[in-house]
Amino acid sequence: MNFWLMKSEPDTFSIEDLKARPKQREPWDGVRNYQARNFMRDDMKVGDLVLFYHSNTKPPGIVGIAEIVSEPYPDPTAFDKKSNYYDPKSRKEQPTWILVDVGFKEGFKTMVTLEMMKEMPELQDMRVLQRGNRLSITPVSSKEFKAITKVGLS
DNA sequence: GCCAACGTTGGC
DNA sequence: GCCAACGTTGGC
Repeated sequence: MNFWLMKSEPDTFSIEDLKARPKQREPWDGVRNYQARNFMRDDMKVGDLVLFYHSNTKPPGIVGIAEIVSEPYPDPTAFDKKSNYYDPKSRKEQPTWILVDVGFKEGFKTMVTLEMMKEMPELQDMRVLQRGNRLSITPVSSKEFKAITKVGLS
């Protein structure tokens, strides 16, 4: 099993929004970065666990755990002219943008803020802590996942 | 609101 | 294929 960190701006889509969905699951649409797409398309498996990260908030940080609940499939918003994520270059016969569905798993009792993460020795190699990293989806090691959930769930 | 970092675009 | 210009992300 693999572990991931997925960022979302809570003004757009928060973990509370995910929890409030009827089936507590949601297509992770709108990713328009090739590296992030490749992670979803090539490396994610149903059952992988996800650290749900709120970005552009005060403070930013991880607020809970989600789960990959679908195989990869084409992102429908890329074909929707009315969507902010519309991409005229993506063809239905050969879709450029791929997503997976994400399901709610568990909210943290304690938010693990970016500031806290920077202080944790286990996390010093974590992608999201590296300078200038803007990728919205990054792999997480099981060691990192454990360290973060230990703090978040207590 | 600022701005560094990074990805993408497009002229040449 | 290079690279300047531009747009976006996201912490601060």
